[in-house]
Amino acid sequence: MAIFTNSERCENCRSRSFLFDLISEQDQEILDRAKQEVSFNAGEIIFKQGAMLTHVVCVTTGLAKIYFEGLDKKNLVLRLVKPSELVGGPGMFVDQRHHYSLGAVEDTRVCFIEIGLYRELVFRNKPLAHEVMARESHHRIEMYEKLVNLTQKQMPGRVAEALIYLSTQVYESLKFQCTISRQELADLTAMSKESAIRILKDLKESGVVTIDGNFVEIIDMKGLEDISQKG
Amino acid sequence: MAIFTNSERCENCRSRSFLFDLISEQDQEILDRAKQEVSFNAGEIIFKQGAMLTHVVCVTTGLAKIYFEGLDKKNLVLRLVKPSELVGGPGMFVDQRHHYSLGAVEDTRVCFIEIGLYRELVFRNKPLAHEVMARESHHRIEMYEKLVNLTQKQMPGRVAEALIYLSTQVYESLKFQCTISRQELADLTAMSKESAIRILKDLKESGVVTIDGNFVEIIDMKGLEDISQKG
DNA sequence: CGTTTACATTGACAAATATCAATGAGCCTG
DNA sequence: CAGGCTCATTGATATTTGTCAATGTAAACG
Repeated sequence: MAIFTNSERCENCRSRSFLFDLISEQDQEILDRAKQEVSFNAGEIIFKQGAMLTHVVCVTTGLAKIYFEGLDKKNLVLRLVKPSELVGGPGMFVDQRHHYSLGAVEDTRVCFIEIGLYRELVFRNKPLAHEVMARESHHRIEMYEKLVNLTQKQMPGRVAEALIYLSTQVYESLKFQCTISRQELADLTAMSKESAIRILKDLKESGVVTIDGNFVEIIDMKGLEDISQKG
Repeated sequence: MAIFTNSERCENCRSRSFLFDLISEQDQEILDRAKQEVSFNAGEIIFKQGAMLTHVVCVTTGLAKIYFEGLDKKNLVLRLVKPSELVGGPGMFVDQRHHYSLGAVEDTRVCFIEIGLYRELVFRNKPLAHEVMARESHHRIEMYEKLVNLTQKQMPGRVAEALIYLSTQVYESLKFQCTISRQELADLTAMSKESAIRILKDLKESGVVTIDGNFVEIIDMKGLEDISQKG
């Protein structure tokens, strides 16, 4: 975990957050100087549930997971985070603590932004405030849908749903290398690792996907959607 | 469903929202004139998932449930809403639609506040904006915990959890008349009605609670918490 | 009163899912 | 290259949970 302070200027960064484009030029300068870029190896924790919330984080390369640590060391993956996405945390306005953990799935770089600065940016720049609100709300809606998926669908529907999520939202291709482990897929769909593996096999045998190790290709998206819908 | 426009002045209303106390006197006047109080019978829908989000709602008497309509007409109760609580909806900043339904559990009165006015109030009054953010965040945190409860705990843990919730957050007493039906308890804990009933019976037989129809008394809160913790 | 209606309860059974244990496969490391 | 590591896979089994059908119960109503 090496620190690369100001390794690059935000304005040249391909993975800069939407945040950057919604603040004044003056604030852009401030942010550029204040950010701290850090790289993490796959598997490392970027911030930990329960710890003090001192920074917000923007992922610049790699892939991270937002996960909740539940009972008996079982984790629930709430969402995967791609480059240019900003991760705040609901504790920011409540108790200054993280209420979920952020972990590197692949080797990942992130920029840390100090919470006081972030808050100022939000309050000084109305377009940013609106955008933050909209994104928070959007995540909340996704959370309701996730709640229903996990509580009302059976395993095949949940795995189908997850594969569609990975394809459309994360890897953005029908054919992708699945960099999350089987355990992480299980944590994303709230089931045991063994069950996740068995369902993947079933989907493969029924011909809607091909799976070879980490390589996944969705052959029949319509069929997969049907399975996802039916629960 | 009779309308009682301005049946009472907000400043005299015992169930007025925190909102009222965080805005300027001038805005208090405006709000007082603009609000629309409506009464609903138990079982009626106050607003419906999918419908246009035109108002926010403050419950003044009774009890309401926020629920998500999922697959096969199965509902998931997200939260119960007591008098003086304000219900917005995450669609407010996204697509102007309701993403969950609000239903009257008991006979319930609510005040409707037009969304345009509400938004103005939030943007004009900074203390209110902060408070809204804090409450939203708080609900989000509760949602994560709910997600873990429902996906990682077995049924006895979930029912124990629900009874504690009802006792501490809703009816605010160790002994209460449970005005939600068995079906609604099942929708709150994501299980079938029959399972909910059986677990209640088990809890009764193991002596941690007494149950007689709708009347519930928590005898052994410690024991109930243990069951809830263990999952 | 009997009847209807909605809600609550119970038991028997089937389905879904987790757990446990064993094995395999790939990859690093001394 | 052998050993040790992690992750993936498989089969057998036990547990959890839902479904279905029947019955009970009590308030509501003509």
